[in-house]
Amino acid sequence: MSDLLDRLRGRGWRLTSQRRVVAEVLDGEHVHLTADEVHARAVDRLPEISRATVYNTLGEMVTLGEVLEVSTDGRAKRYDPNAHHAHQHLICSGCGAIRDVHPQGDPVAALPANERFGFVISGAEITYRGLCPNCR
Amino acid sequence: MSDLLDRLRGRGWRLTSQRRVVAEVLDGEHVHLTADEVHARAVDRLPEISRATVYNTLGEMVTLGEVLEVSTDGRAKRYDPNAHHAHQHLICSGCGAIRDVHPQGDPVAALPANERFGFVISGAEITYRGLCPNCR
DNA sequence: TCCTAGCTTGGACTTTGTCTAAGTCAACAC
DNA sequence: GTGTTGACTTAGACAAAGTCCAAGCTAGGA
Repeated sequence: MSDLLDRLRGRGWRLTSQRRVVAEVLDGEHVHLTADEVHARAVDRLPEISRATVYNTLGEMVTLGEVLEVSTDGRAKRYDPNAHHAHQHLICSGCGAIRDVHPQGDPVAALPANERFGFVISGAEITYRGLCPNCR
Repeated sequence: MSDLLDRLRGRGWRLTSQRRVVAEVLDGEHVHLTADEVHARAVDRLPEISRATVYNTLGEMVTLGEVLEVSTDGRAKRYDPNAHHAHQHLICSGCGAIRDVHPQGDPVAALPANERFGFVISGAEITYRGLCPNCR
């Protein structure tokens, strides 16, 4: 995760212990934590860290494009550190497990000109839903 | 919208004035109102209708498959009465306007077997993002 | 070592949604 | 038309997720 911290520092961030801890918590593959989960894990490492700081830090990482915000169910947003590799999400309707997936083709290309209503399209997010092996 | 009311009645619903008003508010094309917006418009027609009833009625319509729930931004859910025609959504990053769109091809088919992690896929939702003609 | 802009904190506040107990009423039977 | 009953509605309390603010703290440059 030091590359994330290095990138943040390169962008002029002050490298505080709070930000370091949030970045560490978000390290890994198939990580999709809610802000509250990030806070809970951050508290394990730095007991005095506040909720507001976790929200601020996550928001800043999203603004910088280092972390993706994923809204899967209209409840809490989830934060995905895998921002530098294009991917979509597959969610289990039973237990809520989330996997990163890589469909073939470009979804934007599948939208015909006469279905664009004059919009300039910037991207597309796909959420696949199904049942995972444990929930079947 | 009387067909929606007829379908609901056919499912054993008691046809109250509150439910009638919620169904009327949801009538139309490219309708994607939040629960609060539905409530505000329902109050115009039936001043004493409560928030709880609007939430209950929308939830029941979703359960029956007559209305779709759309989570576009992690904030309030939106309710889409166009449940009987498969479609996806195109959202303006500037003003939040939402259009129903119909991309070509089947997104589920674009997900290779080795990217399914043993899940049984039931469907896919695509959210296109861009800027509408007014926001460009 | 000092300074200061930027960061963090706790708590109040907002938004969105759920729950409950008590009262109301649509639809059926007669 | 009237009575009955269980489904429906209501107001308000509550909960979850997130934002905002004033006051204090501190990383990193001078």
